[in-house]
Amino acid sequence: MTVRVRIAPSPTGDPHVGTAYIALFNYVFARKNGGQFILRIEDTDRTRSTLESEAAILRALRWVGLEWDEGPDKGGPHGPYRQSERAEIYRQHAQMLIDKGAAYRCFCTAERLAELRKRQMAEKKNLGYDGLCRDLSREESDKRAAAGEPFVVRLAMPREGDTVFPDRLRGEIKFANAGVDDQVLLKSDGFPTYHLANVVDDHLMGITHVIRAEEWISSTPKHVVLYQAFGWQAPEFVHMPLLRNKDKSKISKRKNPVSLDYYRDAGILPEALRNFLALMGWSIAADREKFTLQEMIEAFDIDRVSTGEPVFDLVKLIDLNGQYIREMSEDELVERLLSWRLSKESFRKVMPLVRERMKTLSDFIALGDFFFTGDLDHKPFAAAMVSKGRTPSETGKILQEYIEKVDEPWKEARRVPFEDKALEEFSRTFAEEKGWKVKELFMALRLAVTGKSATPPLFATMEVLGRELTRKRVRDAAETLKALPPPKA
RNA sequence: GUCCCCAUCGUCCAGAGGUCAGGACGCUGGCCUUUCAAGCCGGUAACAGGGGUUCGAAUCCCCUUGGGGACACCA
Repeated sequence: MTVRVRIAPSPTGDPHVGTAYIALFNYVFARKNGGQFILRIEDTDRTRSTLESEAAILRALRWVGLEWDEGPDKGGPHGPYRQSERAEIYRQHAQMLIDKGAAYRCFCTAERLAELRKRQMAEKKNLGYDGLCRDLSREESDKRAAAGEPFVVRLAMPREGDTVFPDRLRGEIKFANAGVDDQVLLKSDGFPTYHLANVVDDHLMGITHVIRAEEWISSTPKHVVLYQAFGWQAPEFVHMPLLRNKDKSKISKRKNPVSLDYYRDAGILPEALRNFLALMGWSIAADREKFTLQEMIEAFDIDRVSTGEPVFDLVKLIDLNGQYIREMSEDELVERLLSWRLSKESFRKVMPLVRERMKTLSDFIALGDFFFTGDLDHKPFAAAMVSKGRTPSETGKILQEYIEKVDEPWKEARRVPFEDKALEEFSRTFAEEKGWKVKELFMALRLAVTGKSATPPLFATMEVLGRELTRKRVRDAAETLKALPPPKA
């Protein structure tokens, strides 16, 4: 049987470094074994999935150099590769499960479930569905469904016994069935949840090895029970360790730049990022850490992946990146710089912003240097970000809140578009809501983003700089401010 | 809280019963150098604790502790 693996991102946000991490190991495993690497888009959450996000993920995965053999944009023998286009398949499979008695319709309202949950919390009981609709007769269930009453389909999890499955890296993992919830498989909008879609697709697409993050271990028994109910052979499971923040918690936007676009914009080379990601759980040799993708494929052994809890450390990534830069040819470096941000297109974007302030051509660089740098060191001018009457810590707090809000749903349930006018409108409203003078907030922001107090118009600048670099700079500024001693009274 | 996973320098990774516990980043001392990097040489620093098993445990087993993840009509 030929090895087939997949990466199955959900297009609900920025292309995540964790996606690249898991994709890398899947890719290498496939190549090592002469198998296929499939890209499948898990967009069954219709309220959060967007095409923009999907496109960004595809672009970013290609940027790190992990090309897939089958996927939504290039097709393949097992398509479609976008789950939203496979809704009918899942519906049929849910029906099969109902017919086999392995799943049942649940007519409980959101209100009842909320109340149930509240009661369980109050009584400190285990959370989970109480199985009310599980005992409905088939006749009644059919009748209510036919009458148009909304329902979901739930997995009828066995109530006794254990579900045991082998994990390639961890050995046998055992769960008592009694502790596993009757998971929703098909939502009331007719779309499947991850659990159903993932099992059905992995089977239909001939996936032999599921290499995914550790966070999925606790829902694996549900998947195993589904494979059994369908009478299918389950794939082999390989749960990779989770990337961590410095404090060992699961890597997150709040504590780490998590978007692949950040790394690209900050000047990290894709081969260095790949290499670094590979180091998170695998090594080519005891005394060696720099290697190419090809070398990794040749030497890779999935059983030698470590199960520790790797902390994603920017400092080491940057060092590795420097090694790559120093070792490439001069011509190659020039090409890289040109295709990075020293391009005609990016000069074209920056130029209108600095042109009015230019008196000589050489002013271009002096006036716009911050468009071409990565992170900023805010310490030297941190005090300047603090307006009269404000404290460093409250300035830090407002900046942090600001940059977090920029990423949250705003108008039309979308986050603030990273575009001049939208940013300005949002920012003015934000300042007003927080009781800050526009001037106070904008100057703090200006210094945070550019490191200067005299710059081109702020929001146009942010637009050109881009969301990722801007977010990191504002966040770093906030950190610096918070670490500042309070002003003497 | 319940269930599950994990545990070697501050961080990443070596170590597959017998090693002075190794490499890298960081930090640090020195050399080189007009400076800063880079480079080179050196230093710092770890087997969480307790029980077993064994002639012998970082390596195997158990317990404790610690950390993490999951407990949605999100993935």
